[in-house]
Order: sequence, then structure tokens, then C-alpha cells
Amino acid sequence: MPELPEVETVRRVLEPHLLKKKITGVQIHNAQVIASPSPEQFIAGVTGQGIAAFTRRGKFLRLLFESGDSLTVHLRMTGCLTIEPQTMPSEKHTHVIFTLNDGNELRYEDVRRLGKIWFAKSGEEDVSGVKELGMEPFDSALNAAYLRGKCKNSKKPVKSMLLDQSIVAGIGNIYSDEILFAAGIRPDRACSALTDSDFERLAAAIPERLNFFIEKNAISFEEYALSKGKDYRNTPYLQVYGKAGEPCPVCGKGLHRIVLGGRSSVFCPHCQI
DNA sequence: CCAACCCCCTGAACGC
DNA sequence: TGCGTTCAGGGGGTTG
Repeated sequence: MPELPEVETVRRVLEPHLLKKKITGVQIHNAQVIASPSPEQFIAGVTGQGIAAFTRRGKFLRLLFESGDSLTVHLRMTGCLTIEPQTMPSEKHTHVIFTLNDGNELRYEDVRRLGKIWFAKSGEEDVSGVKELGMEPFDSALNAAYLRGKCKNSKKPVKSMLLDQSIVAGIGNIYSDEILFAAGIRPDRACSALTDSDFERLAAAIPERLNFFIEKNAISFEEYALSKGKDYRNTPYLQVYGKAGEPCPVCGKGLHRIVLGGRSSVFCPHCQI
């Protein structure tokens, strides 16, 4: 379930092994994960490209090529990227393989095939959805005033606001619960009912919590490779997500679970107001 | 404008 | 043992 901290972990782990490498070939085992263009155009476009940068925006990853063309990946629920020697057999759910010029392969694996990959020529309109994203959580302009401006006329629950990628990019169901717990705000509070103090605590909790989990996720390339890119090590540090019925780590009273917008939400009715 | 649903898709967990 | 149901949820879509 990659959200921003997991996606950033993938970026940090793989970046040194991708920069200045060249993609010499592409195999598509399942064209379903190629969002655009056609598989034929995708292979023709990606083959021969030199990798200049590996970046993240929200939950999207992007390989920027020296030509200015780019490859954008969204892992959704179960997607993962690995770099493995060409000699290592690929997994059952490996859908796309990019051959690198150093004897390795960049592989995209995705059990549920919900993830997507886009190739775009330089200057071509971006259809991946990246350009619709809101502010990065670590942007200094993400402050109480920004959130208040997005919220003042909305009766939506604050949790739905956090999950809205066009407001803040990168937060999913796990970290929205963790952020709201840290900020002491109930997930079902209406946005328009939040006070200035609530917005201050929320604006502080967003980068603080995400950065905390990025740091807890720190992993070496070797460990990452051993776990096939599936080992995220921050779950022991979760305070409320998935812990309905368990005692609140602060007050000891039972954590509650409600459903908001079809999403399971766990919170402490005593600590979160 | 919004909420409430469906869809994609598989595997784990659970009830009988 | 095995079969059916439910749940997990990111993001796009449709309907009321």
C-alpha cells in the first residue's frame, strides 16, 4: 500500500542504480499496466533512452530521460519496482521489464494490476494526472493559511480533504489517520468547523508524520532487493491505522473505527476532537 | 456542488 | 478440505 513515504523510499533506494544508465530494451508481459501510448509506441519510445533523473511527485514516480522524454509510474495498491540481474528469474506478476546497459533489469511487478505506467515525449501533454496534483507536503507554502483557504467553504470531513490529491499530494488512508491522530482532530470533523489552531496543528503534522515514516523506512539496496521491493519497515510505528479496538497509545482508551467515503478510519474519541 | 456507489484486481482471512 | 464471502484501497468513473 504505497503512499508518499513508501514511494519516496523506492525512489531513494533505486535512484543511484538508475542514474546515467541506459534502457536498451523493453519487454511488456501484460499491456494492461501501460496507460499510454500503445505498447508498440511505448517500446519504441523508451528503448535507447538515457536516464537523467528519478523523481517523485505525490505518489507518482518519474524517470526523466536525457532527451526530455519521461516515464511516469503510479504503484497504486500493489505495484513495486525492483532492479535485479538479468539472470534472476522474474516473478509471476512481473508485467514490464526494462533492460539496462549494466546487466540489470528494472522490473515492474503488480499482483492486482491496478498500477499504471505512462510514457510521454518531451513537451507532450501530460495525461498521467501529475499536473492535477496539489501541493507537496514538504513545500514551505503548505501552511495553515493554505489549508484554511481550501477548507473554509467545505462541509466535507477533514479526512476526505487530506485524501484529496489536488489539495495535498501523497497522503493515503494510512497516513491520513496517523496525521489526524498527531493533530488531535477527529477524521469526521467538517472542514468548515476547523479552527485556526486546528489548521496550524494539521499543517505541522503533515510533513512531520510523513518525514518520520520516510526515515523509519530507510533501507539499503541489498535489503530492498532481498524483499523484492515489498518490505516497508514503518508499520511497527503506526499509532492508530488498523488498530481499532486496541488501546490508544496516549490515553489508553479504546480506538474507534468509522467508515468515511468508503474508507476505514481509526481514531481516538478521547484524544481527537 | 456533493455523496454514494461501481470498477479495476488478487490474495488473505474467515465462516460454514 | 474446500468453497463462498468479505475486505483491503488509489483513483477514475457514473448516477441520483
